[in-house]
Amino acid sequence: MRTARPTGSPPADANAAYKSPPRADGAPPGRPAQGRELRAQGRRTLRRLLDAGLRVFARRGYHAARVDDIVRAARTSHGTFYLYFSNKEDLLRALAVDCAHQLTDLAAAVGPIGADAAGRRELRSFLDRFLDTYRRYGPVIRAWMEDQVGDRHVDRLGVRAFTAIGDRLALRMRESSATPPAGEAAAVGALMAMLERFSYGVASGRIDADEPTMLETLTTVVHRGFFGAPAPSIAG
Amino acid sequence: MRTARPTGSPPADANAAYKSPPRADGAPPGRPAQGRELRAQGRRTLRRLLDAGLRVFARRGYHAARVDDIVRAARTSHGTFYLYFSNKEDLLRALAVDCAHQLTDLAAAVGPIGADAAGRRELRSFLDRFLDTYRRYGPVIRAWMEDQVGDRHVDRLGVRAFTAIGDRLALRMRESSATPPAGEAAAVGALMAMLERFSYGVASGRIDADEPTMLETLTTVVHRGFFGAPAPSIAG
Amino acid sequence: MRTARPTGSPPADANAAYKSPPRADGAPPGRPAQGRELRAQGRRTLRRLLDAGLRVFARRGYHAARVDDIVRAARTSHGTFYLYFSNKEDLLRALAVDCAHQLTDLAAAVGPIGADAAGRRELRSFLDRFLDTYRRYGPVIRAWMEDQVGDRHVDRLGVRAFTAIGDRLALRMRESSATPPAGEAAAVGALMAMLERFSYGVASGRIDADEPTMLETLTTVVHRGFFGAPAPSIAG
Amino acid sequence: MRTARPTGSPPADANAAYKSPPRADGAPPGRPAQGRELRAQGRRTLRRLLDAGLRVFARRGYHAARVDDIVRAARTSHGTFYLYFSNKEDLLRALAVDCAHQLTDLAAAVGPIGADAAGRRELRSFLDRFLDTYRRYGPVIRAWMEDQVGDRHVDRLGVRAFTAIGDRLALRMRESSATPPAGEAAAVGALMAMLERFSYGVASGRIDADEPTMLETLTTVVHRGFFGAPAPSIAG
DNA sequence: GATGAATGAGATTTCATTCAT
DNA sequence: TATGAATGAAATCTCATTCAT
Repeated sequence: MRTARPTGSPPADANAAYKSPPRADGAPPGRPAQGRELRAQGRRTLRRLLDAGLRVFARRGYHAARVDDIVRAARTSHGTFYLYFSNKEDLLRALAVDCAHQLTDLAAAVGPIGADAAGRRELRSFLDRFLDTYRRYGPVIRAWMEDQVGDRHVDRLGVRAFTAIGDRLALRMRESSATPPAGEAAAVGALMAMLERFSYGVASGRIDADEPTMLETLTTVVHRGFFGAPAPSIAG
Repeated sequence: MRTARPTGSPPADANAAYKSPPRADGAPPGRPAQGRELRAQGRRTLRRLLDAGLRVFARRGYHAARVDDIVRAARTSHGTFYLYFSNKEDLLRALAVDCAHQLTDLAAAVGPIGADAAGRRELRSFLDRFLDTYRRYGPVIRAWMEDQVGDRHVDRLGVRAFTAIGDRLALRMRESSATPPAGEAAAVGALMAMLERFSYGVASGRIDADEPTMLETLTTVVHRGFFGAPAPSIAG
Repeated sequence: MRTARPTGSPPADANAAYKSPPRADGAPPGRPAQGRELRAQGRRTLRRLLDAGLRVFARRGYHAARVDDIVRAARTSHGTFYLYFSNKEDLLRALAVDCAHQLTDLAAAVGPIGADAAGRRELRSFLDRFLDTYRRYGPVIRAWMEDQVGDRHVDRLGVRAFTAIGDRLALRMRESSATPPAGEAAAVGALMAMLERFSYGVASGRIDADEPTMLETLTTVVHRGFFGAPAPSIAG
Repeated sequence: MRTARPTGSPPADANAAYKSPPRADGAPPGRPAQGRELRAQGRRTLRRLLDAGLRVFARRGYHAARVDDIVRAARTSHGTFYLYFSNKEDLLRALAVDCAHQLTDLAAAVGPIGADAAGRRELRSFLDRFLDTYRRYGPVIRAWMEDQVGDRHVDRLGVRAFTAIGDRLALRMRESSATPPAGEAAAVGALMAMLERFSYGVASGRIDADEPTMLETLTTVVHRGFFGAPAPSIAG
């Protein structure tokens, strides 16, 4: 159940937090891999390449990853790569589409997050799933967040996915009445920033704590910071 | 009179005749600003290059930045660049040293952050200064956080600087008793993650909100999430 | 209920949050012919490059030779060169391996060189073969002798090959009892010096005499100087 | 006392052994340093540069030596270097002139070298002085012998100096009647080759033996090989 | 479908030489 | 005289992409 919003600032602006940075270019899109009907072998190769891409992007970052690395990781050849993708960015695009789906689904599934224990559970579940998604698609999300994407189309996918999540969280925050509406965009920005980079820290091994503790802590902090959960008793 | 020697194994130093000559190479090519005492003109050029580096890194990101871009931005020549730095990484190192200083100083200046209004002021002041530092040294901090740094030395500078801040904030959090000690590492990680990425969002224009609102919101969120500031009354 | 902790020294792993991520880089760029299984075409190109290298090194000398020259001589592209060798030195290394083999074989084949006519024949045959080897691998031998090699591994190959020949000749000299043992190292040094530089002179066209005369003369001089062959009768 | 030459082959060809290799270029000569009258300070700087050149050329070889190395070794600046020499080759030229003088003087001083003890003494004395000259001017001689000189003028200086010595030694060999006239050019070539490279070996530390032994051995070998000194008695 | 080989545009780096003070 | 600073031509090296089999 959603309570009426006290003030009237337009929620349409909430996603301003995830807009792409001012850019000025325009890369041409790719060519192959589109209309091709793949047989079993082809599908296997495609999968190998996608997985390899994810692994190599994770290790080196999208920009620094060389097609050669990917091809080697997939145990195939340069020629084959360009049979499936028109270029490196095209591979990123394919991964980005998957990732965007996941994130959009995730967004849609976020239920109300009240200041109480039930809200906490909902939040925790969301964070857990976000972390899982990051563990797989981290490199793509990083590419979006670190602004490594040249292609407009790919970039837009990211903006849209993050807007979906951001809008949803904004809605939940609004319901919890914890943040003044004026700061909504900033709050959403801060929350998404923490989510993304914290996940990166965890996925990359920079932040190492045992999984449950880490998740508990994150949940607590977010719950208190953004959703009005009460601070520990002063005696605490 | 010489007696004939049996044709046995060759004397150990017969081959002394063909040993490689003793090398005495000296410094390998690439001798940057270190030993050189700079005069006014040199200092000016050095500064131009450092500033240009910061600007170009900010615009393109460290990895994608070309020495050529930097040189053009500094209105000097390729040759000149290599007179002051042995390569792009060396320039980053120079900037990193400065940045590390700033951050370390910043860390030292963080006073106690209680859950009350005084604590909030202290926190806000810290965040404000952090944002300022980020506005200048963002590219360096990004390079650290996005793990774009190959050089061990530079990397370590970053780790140290962030450890300094993180430790200090951990101390302040402990004083405020808001987070359970078990989750301290994770909490610090989350806080730093948010700080860095939020600052990036602001500095890059991804997050746009007017400065005061943005700062207020960030302060509120952090104060509540990490330092035990009370949630707004349910009446909101 | 949590008791307040005194604000003491920070726990040892608070900074665990900021450690650099574990790197797993793999092979640095520059992966030449080693691991690659070459097919017919590849082997042909490799051969073309090796031959071109030998030719260009011969013409210009190792140090002054440009990769560009070699590539042009092999009628291929820059990129292709670096597909087979990681740099000029790597090409030299490949040639050096071949050359070292030749020289070692040559060394092993040197039979006893007495002061008599049979010894002279043996010596002449050795010199002839050495000259032949020099005609092909001269540039490599020069690079060794003129100390143009930076790479330790390549250098060692040369030292070893020359030691092999030097030791063998030392043995033959000892058998002939023509030189006092104390001077053996110096004698071997002198002989190798003459061999190498004379061959260079011949191969480069600096010394021009018809082949048989030249070989006869060299044989005579070495036979008398190092292996006890009698001087011409005073009537000469 | 010189005996009449038995056969009639033209001595004019003897120097064919030291001709420059077939070349096809034409470098422009230098500019400054010619007409300048130097005061005490200038003379000192000039000397420092010449000495530094010799040292650096010795360490790195002429080709690989950078003006920067020389300038640093001379504790002066780039600007100053070009005040005294029009370019690197010009410095080599200056050194070459000195060296050529030394060698020409040395050549003129070579007395008759018979097969007897007196001849041996003369030979030894010559070799000793040659080695001394090499110790100082080795880099220049190397540059000549290793064909590193681009400038025609400098090259010619070397050819002339070596021809002087070669011709003189040819004359002494002819007197000793040890080598058949047909092989004279080759013999001279071989002798000069050995001299030069052996000296390089000694000066560079490749050949290390104590000075007297080394000199004795070299003398013996040359005396026997080129000047008809008798081999050791067969009983030897 | 798949592959090894080849390419060349573009980035980095070096260094002899010139310039301004 | 002397110098630090600057330059740019030339060399090295990388890597996404295309080609031929």
